[in-house]
Amino acid sequence: MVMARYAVRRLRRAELPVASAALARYLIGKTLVRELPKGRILGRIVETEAYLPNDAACHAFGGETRRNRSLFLRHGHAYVYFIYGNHFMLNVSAGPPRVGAGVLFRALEPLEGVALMRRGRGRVKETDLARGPGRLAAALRVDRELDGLDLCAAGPLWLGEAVGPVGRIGRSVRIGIRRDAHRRLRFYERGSPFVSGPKSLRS
DNA sequence: CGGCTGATGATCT
DNA sequence: GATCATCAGCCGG
Repeated sequence: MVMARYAVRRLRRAELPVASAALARYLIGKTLVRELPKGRILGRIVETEAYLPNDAACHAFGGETRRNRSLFLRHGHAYVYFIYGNHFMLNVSAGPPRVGAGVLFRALEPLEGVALMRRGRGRVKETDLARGPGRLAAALRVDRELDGLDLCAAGPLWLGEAVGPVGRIGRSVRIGIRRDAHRRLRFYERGSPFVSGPKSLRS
């Protein structure tokens, strides 16, 4: 089977909302493109979470450290960290320079390079390939080497325009956090089978 | 489906 | 030593 190759234009930084909640919502339906020696992976963003300045759940809360410094870059840069001894999380920085905020990529709808996304992983349903932030990073082969990368520039990972129509966007509390857990800063495409979380947070 | 649990390591106190 | 923006595997209904 011949996989269609999408002609996707890279998003310019000036197109991205600066504030993290607005950015998180804006990114639903947009695309992430991963360029690897073996080929290209392209996925449609279906779930994000915003982390704000003065948000106790944000890694930047409490100031800049070696780990979180990418969150303080101008909006549009990758922030990658390792957690639970197993998983990388991919974020994009939000806010102006020196303000620590970001958006977590939680789920993708695989559009291109599906075989590449599967490599080195067991039997995984296509709907589960990038469903959840850990699986998303695994599917895109994201690790700390990409931390600090400009996602608005040509390179190994960048943000692309939307492919096809965007469904209705839902909003909910964030998943898996304890601090400031009541804030409704998670955004997702309603009804998509590629969205993570309990069923009650997918409709 | 939902609920539970162990794995596993970087970071910070 | 505790915490952690998770996941796969297992169990019961």
